[in-house]
Amino acid sequence: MSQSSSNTKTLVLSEKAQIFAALGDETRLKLVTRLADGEAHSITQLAEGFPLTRQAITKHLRVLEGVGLVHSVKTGRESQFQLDPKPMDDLKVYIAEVSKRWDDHLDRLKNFLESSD
Amino acid sequence: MSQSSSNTKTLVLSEKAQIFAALGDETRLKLVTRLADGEAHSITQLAEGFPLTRQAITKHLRVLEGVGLVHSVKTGRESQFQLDPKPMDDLKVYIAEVSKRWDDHLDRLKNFLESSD
DNA sequence: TGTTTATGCAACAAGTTAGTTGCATAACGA
DNA sequence: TCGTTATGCAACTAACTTGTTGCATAAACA
Repeated sequence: MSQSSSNTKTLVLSEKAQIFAALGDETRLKLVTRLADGEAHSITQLAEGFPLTRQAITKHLRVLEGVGLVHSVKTGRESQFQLDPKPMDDLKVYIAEVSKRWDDHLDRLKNFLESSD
Repeated sequence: MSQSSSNTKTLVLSEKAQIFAALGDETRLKLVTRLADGEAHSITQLAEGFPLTRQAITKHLRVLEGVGLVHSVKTGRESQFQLDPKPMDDLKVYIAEVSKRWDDHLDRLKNFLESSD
């Protein structure tokens, strides 16, 4: 099984960068925030309140879909989008790892300073 | 005190998007990962191992610096860069909020299904 | 069936990003 | 002081991103 096709293994760095990049746009971050209610929303619904065309919102949704942050189900003539929180959890794990290494560094520094008293 | 100058208040969405965007590049994510050791590194040190020029790495470091993910201290002729984990913690908080709302949705769904047994 | 509503697709423009090269400056060290 | 090392600044290019408009399609519905 390849790393990228697994749902449990650690993502490679480039995949994490893509998820970060997908969230690195204010419009997309607002869409994610709105979809965090857990409900499915149509494109027209999601586009309401943005000073952008429906097509622009569609493009943003496709970017989010591309990294697995949302998925869409077509019901009749509507595309219902829903959040998939898994990629955000992967980012949380990455951030936690970086924070841990940083904290370990602070501990080493603290021990060094205490041992030289 | 304005929201953006505070060190404790919640960031506005556009600031979060900028931090996500800063991490949304594989080269910058590698730099952050390398700097997670807590040590300060010069630009030349950080550029080693990348198939890029020193100037390209410098630009990436300035992007990270722009959102507060790193800071540099000039010692002699060297610029020493060091990680600042605070912005990543802000992202962790954002992700946790989205996850919580998502979990609340699942709970409501579960309760609804159980009540209709 | 004819109209309205929801979406998809494609082409285009403008702005941003990521990278390069060339040159300048300034600190180290023999 | 002179050569080497570390960095900064500016101009330029290529590619990508973000947004638009116009048109096509397909479902809902009176």
